[in-house]
This record gives sequence, C-alpha cells and structure tokens, in this order.
Amino acid sequence: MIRLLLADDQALVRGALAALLDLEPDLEVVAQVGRGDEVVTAARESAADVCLLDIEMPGLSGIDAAAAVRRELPGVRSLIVTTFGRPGYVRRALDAGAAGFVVKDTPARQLADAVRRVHAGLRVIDPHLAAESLIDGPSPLTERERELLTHALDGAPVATIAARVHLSEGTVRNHLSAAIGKTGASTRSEAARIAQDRGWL
Amino acid sequence: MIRLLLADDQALVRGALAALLDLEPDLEVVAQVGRGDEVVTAARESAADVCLLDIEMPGLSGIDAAAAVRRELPGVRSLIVTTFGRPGYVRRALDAGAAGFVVKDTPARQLADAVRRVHAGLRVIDPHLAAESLIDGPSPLTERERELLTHALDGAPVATIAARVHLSEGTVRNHLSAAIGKTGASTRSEAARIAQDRGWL
DNA sequence: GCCGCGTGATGACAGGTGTCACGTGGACGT
DNA sequence: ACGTCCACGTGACACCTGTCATCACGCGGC
Repeated sequence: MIRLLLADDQALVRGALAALLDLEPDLEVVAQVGRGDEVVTAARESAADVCLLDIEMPGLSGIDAAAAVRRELPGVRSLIVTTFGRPGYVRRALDAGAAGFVVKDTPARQLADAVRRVHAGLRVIDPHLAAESLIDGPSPLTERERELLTHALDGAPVATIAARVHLSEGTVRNHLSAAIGKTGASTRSEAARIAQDRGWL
Repeated sequence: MIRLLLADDQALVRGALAALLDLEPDLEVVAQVGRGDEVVTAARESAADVCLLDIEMPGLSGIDAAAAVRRELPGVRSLIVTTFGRPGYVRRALDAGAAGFVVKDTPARQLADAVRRVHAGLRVIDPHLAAESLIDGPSPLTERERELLTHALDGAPVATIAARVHLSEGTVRNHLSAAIGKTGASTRSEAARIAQDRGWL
C-alpha cells in the first residue's frame, strides 16, 4: 500500500484527485493540504510515501516544497503535478529533488502509474516537456533581471518598479533592457510574459 | 439518476472529477470532452441532464458552450466550474444561460449538491463572487477597447497592435488611452491585466 | 595579479507612449 | 431633426522608455 499526500490549492481538484487515486487498490490518500508550507508537517504526521505537489500554491511553491521534503524527510518522494508545462519548471523541479514531473492534461489512468514508478525509485518526466526543457536550456537571466521582470509583470511603469526595489530608475531600465535583449522581446511587458511562459520567473 | 457531462481541457482534472462524482449514488458521468466545441454534440448523444463546463477551453469557451447548449438543447442545464473567480465572468455566464457558477476551490463535497440544485431548476452562484460582481458592475469597455486590450495583453508595442487590427496608430492610442482611464491604470499593459482580472476580456 | 561578470549608477539621445483638442461619419433613440 | 455615443483619424505636446557609452565596486576563477 502506497501512502499519498496531495497538495493543491484548489479544493475541488484536490478532492477529485483523492477520489481518483483511492480507486486504485494499492494507493491510499493519507493527507491533503492546500498550502505549500504545510506539506512537510502533514507528510511527517501522516507517514506519507509519495507527495503529489502542484506548483502554484500559497505559502510555498510546489518546487520549494519538494526541496523541503527532500531535506526534512529523505525517504519521501515528490511528484510535481501542475497545470503549466513551463520548460524551466522541469529543471528547477528536478534540481529541487522532485522525482517526477507530470502536467495536468495527461490521461487520468497514467497518474497512478506515475505514482507507482516514483515510489519504486524511478524518475517520471513528461517526455514532451523534457524535450522542450533541453531545447531552451537554463534561464539566461541574472537574479536581478528575474526580480525586476516579476515586478514588470503587471505592467507597472519603471518609476514604480524602481521605488519597489529601492533602485535608481536608470539602473532598472538597464537591467530590463538586458532582459529584453535576452528574451528577444521589444518591451519590458513582453519580456516579462515570455520569461513567465518559459518558467524563468 | 442525474446524467452528467464533464468539459475541461485538463484530462487529469476531468478524470478526477468523474471519479469524485461517480461516487455519489444519484449521479452518473455519461460523457467527457476536452474542447468547448464538442459539448453540444456529446451532450445530445449521451442524453445528459447537466453539463459541468470549465471556462478556459480550446475551441469554444465554457461560457459560449453554455449559450450553445441553451440554444440547441433547451432541457439541459449548464454549471460553470472554473479556476478563475473573475467577477465579470459570472454575469456573462448567467447571460449565456448558465444555471450555476462555482469556482474550483470550493470544497469537493459541495459540488454534488450544486449539481443537484441545478438539476432541480435552482440557480447556484458562489456568494463571494456574486457580491464582487455586483460591486464592479458590468464592463465599462466598448467592444473596440476590449479588443485592443486583448492585443495589449502580451506587451506588444502600439505599432504591432495597430498592424494586427488594421487601424491607425493614433486611433489605437486613443482607444487604449480611454481604456487606461476606465481601468484606473497608468499603462496599457496594466490596463490589460486589470481588465483580464475582472473578466472583461 | 588580472579578467570576466554581476550590480549599481549617470547622462544623453531617438523613438515610443499617453493625453488632449478637434474633426468626420454612422447608428440609435426620442 | 436632434442629441448622444461610438469608431476612426490627425496633429501636437510632454513624458516615458529602450539603448548605449562610461564609470565604479566587489567577487570568484585561472
């Protein structure tokens, strides 16, 4: 019997996944959480074997949660189950110690298999995403560029961004100009969107 | 026995919801589709009573699918089940003939109840969203403003947008300026993001 | 030591952007 | 017929932005 923990911020999806996985005779959902920062304690208390983690969650992202599980509970394996097939996410998830990466539009029956393989010590990675991840390569952005792009995501003017990060307006424009070049965009908003699509933020 | 059709572009979520709802003794999932433009034919062939529709789907949005169901199959009721609680969506969904509107982070056990109420001829609307929808009121944007904002979503420069819609650059700037005023934003990207958040696009 | 690189900053310049005034025309309601 | 609203356009103006050159500092690698 494989003991599972589910982490997803959407209660309906969480409950539905639990119903789906509980149908399998060798799987048992022993814990459900809606926040990333509750994963480790819930996994410890429920003695879970495998954690299914969404990425977009309040408190702590699924990737960071996987890293925390890796650090705090070395025997427990993490499987990322996410909506967005951002190439950059795959690499970051694996670096964080996740054992698998599956997108939410894979057929439902394959999920149980993925769980079993992860539990058996294998790695499960969506093949399509693995290819994209290799093509794109790692993020070319520096830490500052990444940070400034996240602030540019909502379309704020440069002056606002500069105030938020306590930097000179000129410096902000320089960093963003570099980011625009690296993403192949022509405005900072476009650059921010591209970087987000690739999982660089 | 209430016969259900599920429409969601994420196969995993679709399958999981099916597993969850099939647990209820009086509910039966008789069809599953991943595209909005397959809803009507699948509902007709499977003789469904209630359609659960996600909004973001390829082919046709869940809202447009609800309108099509209303038109083609008058006896069938639609329940929108979506990730995003955009206030503007609620009004548009009801105008399109949907009988209910639920967000995906409602507790799983409430979904079956919502289905039963919709089937009984009642209307089910997330109370929190209903309030927000009333506060915001309907979209103040004109059709052109709405269209131009969608093109501004990815941060494209004005010249690109003007070329895409075959308009003068000056006209595009005038419309976007009006949209910026109506949204309370200070750049077109910010205006686009605000409008999207409110379900005005 | 020196080089490369990230970070922070300044100044200058061309071009993009938001705003406003103003004009035209068509659709719609009264 | 008239007013109102929307769409579309032009021109002008101030301001914002993206780019580039140039400087300085700290850090790690060969």
